[in-house]
Amino acid sequence: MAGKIQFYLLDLTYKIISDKAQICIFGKTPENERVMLLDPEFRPYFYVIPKKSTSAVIEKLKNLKVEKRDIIASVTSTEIVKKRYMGEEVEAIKVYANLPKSVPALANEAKKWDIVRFCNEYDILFTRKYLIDNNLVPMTLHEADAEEIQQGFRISTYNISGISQVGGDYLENQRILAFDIETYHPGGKIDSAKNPVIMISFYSKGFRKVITYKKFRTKHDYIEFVDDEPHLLERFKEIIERFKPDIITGYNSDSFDFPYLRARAKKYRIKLNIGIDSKDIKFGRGIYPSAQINGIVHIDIFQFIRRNIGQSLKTDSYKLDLVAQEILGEKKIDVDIENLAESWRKGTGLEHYAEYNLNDSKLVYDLCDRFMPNIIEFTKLTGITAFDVIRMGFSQIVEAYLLKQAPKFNIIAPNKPGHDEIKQRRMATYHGAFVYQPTPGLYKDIIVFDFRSLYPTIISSHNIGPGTLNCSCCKDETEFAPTDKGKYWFCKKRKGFIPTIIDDVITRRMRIKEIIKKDKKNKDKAADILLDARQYSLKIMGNSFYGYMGFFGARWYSIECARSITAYGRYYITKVIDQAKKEGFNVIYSDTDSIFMTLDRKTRKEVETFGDKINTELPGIMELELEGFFPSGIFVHAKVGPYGAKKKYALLSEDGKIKITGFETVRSNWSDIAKEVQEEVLRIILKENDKEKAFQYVQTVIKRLNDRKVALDKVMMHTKLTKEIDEYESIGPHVAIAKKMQAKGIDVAPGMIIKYIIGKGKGRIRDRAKFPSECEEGDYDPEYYINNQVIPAIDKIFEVIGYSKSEILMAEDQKDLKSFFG
DNA sequence: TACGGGCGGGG
DNA sequence: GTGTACGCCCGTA
Repeated sequence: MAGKIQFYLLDLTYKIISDKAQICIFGKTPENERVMLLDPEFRPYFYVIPKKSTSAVIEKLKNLKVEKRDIIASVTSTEIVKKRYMGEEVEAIKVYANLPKSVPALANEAKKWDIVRFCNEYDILFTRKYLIDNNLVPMTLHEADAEEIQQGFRISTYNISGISQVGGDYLENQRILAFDIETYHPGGKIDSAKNPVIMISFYSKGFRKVITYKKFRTKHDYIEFVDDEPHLLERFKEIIERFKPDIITGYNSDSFDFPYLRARAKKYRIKLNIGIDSKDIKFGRGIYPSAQINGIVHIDIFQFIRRNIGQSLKTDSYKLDLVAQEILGEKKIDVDIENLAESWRKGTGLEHYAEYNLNDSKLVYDLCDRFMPNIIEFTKLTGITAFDVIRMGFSQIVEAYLLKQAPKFNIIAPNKPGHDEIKQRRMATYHGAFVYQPTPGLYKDIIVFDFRSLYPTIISSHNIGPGTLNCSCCKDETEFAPTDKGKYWFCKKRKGFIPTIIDDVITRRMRIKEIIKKDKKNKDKAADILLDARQYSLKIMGNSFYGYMGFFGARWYSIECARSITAYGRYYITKVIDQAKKEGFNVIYSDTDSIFMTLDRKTRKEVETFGDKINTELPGIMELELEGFFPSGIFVHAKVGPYGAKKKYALLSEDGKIKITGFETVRSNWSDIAKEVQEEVLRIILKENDKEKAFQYVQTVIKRLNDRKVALDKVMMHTKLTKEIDEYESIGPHVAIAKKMQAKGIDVAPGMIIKYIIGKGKGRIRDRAKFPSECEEGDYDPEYYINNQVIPAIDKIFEVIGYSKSEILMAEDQKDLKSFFG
């Protein structure tokens, strides 16, 4: 039956059917039917820009054949096109290839020819090209001519042609299914080869379920018992198949839940074929693993939060507990996960773990639900799938957006840099942001101002981009960017590609913010959330262009542009600082786009008036914003690097929270004593405003360490083994301990956390690492814990309130002397 | 100083 | 899958 079909485009891939690539779209109709759509018309291609003779290049291309593994790459046809490339008009050849895989093979060959100037767009994925060229937007409604076919898949399949987006309707009320697994992990060992999955929970709107296979009495009707682990896995599949989610979500499910389930399923020869086309889960390899399911969008919400939301969060750890607390105001259920293995063995207390397991899924569901508008906005902006967009960093998101926009400007995209190019780019440095060094110390009543979107507004108003840089038509212009290195100017006659794009991003965001302001009266909450997500996505996008142009991996890389942007930034911020000083404000610190001043005898009203005055003087859309008031803060000397100084300060906000910026975070593999001291020192200094007390506190800790009165628990180090002992080339302290354990006949394996204590003695740390059970209380090296743990955690703080590292250490000696003589 | 290794999230 | 990749810090050699 031929006719039109409408569907929301969730995801896509391609299949090779009778030696031809066919785009395969997974969609959902407005009637909630899941469908698969095959588009055989789209052909793989790339561009060749000839040096002189186009026809000569075409002749040579026609005969080009390259053998690559199992295929023979060949050119099927060519087409001459007029395009723009890096601000220049060019005549290019659009080269069509027999298969997607052929494209890089052919391009790499043609690149070597003398008569060829450039080869481009051979490294943009086939499916992504399809989305770009057809102007499609995942998660939104599309229409195509369709004919149903029998393909043997378990869902309705159609051959389609003439696909196009229909309006901006996006998939609302998505069926989101959150899940979470619990595993057996004796001794804290995560080992998917040995230890079973023991519980799986699901959560969605109106749906709760925990499956496990050790029976216990329970009041909860959502708990379901199966016979054993294989049945647990089968039930896991069954629930997903029955629920028919559009989106499946987990927390770190790319790296933990799905890989773990895969390992367990493999053991029992169970296929995890939960794709709507009955295909197995696809596991992406590499530094960031991923799990992809055909037709179900897998959102690892941890990935999205870490990459795209992280910057705006106060927490610097992305543990589910902390993230949920900050975003949802909810905590995880308090259980000791270390005891789960024992509970499981004994079969006691499992109901509580089931509640915990379900609650984790609920938190994950709520997080996914909360960020769905943002995710959808990012997909709409970039036109890439939700699966991809949540796994991308900012620069990749910017690039995706530029790649989508480029054809509309008839632009051929620059290539990704190769290894040598990256090496060179990494070496290039440039002068970063302006930093007004604070006088180290404690301050009261701090006011913080910052420029809203400083760099984007600079890019827009000065027309900065690789395509407008040092154009020949404006050679005689006198306005140069205020850089201290190189002479750069930007075209005054023609608006560039990147400035046009960023202008669009900024004005769209301003329009949305205006609507939000007006809507405040209507109190349409749902609409507000969407609008807010939209403006946030645009903000993130806009702010990322500068970093993108300075990023070594960028296609539209331009260090000259990055240099010019920071130069203008320095120019504007110093202007504001001068103005503030003129008005009698005490400026204590400034970095990039923010200015810190103290209130002193001024009133808050005067502060606001100052902000307003500056804003009337700023050009165009540039704006200075009052970030807030802070009762106290401590500032640390900042080291100036190529990208500007790092912010290093801790502020006490009006609601009593301490916000730490830029201090070396005390990491989880540090001892508790170091963490404890850092927190306490900041608390005393900021809340009690008592430097001496903080100093004395550290003295007490050092003394307690020296007197060996600190509990072993607090000096315990823990490091995870990540591979087999024999595979280690260099022997760190944890490896040394693991070797000793092995010698004692204790089973050690990757994933195990090795606990050790640094004992007294000379020589390498690793030779002094001790097995905790060998140690009695006080059996540790005070020197190591003072010098390598406590001092590094707090020396930066004390440095700025007037105590040097040696003073902290000396004082203890003197006291000893005093007590000795006294 | 260069380089190998661990961490992050998950249990 | 038009693949092969993060950024930072610590300790050892």
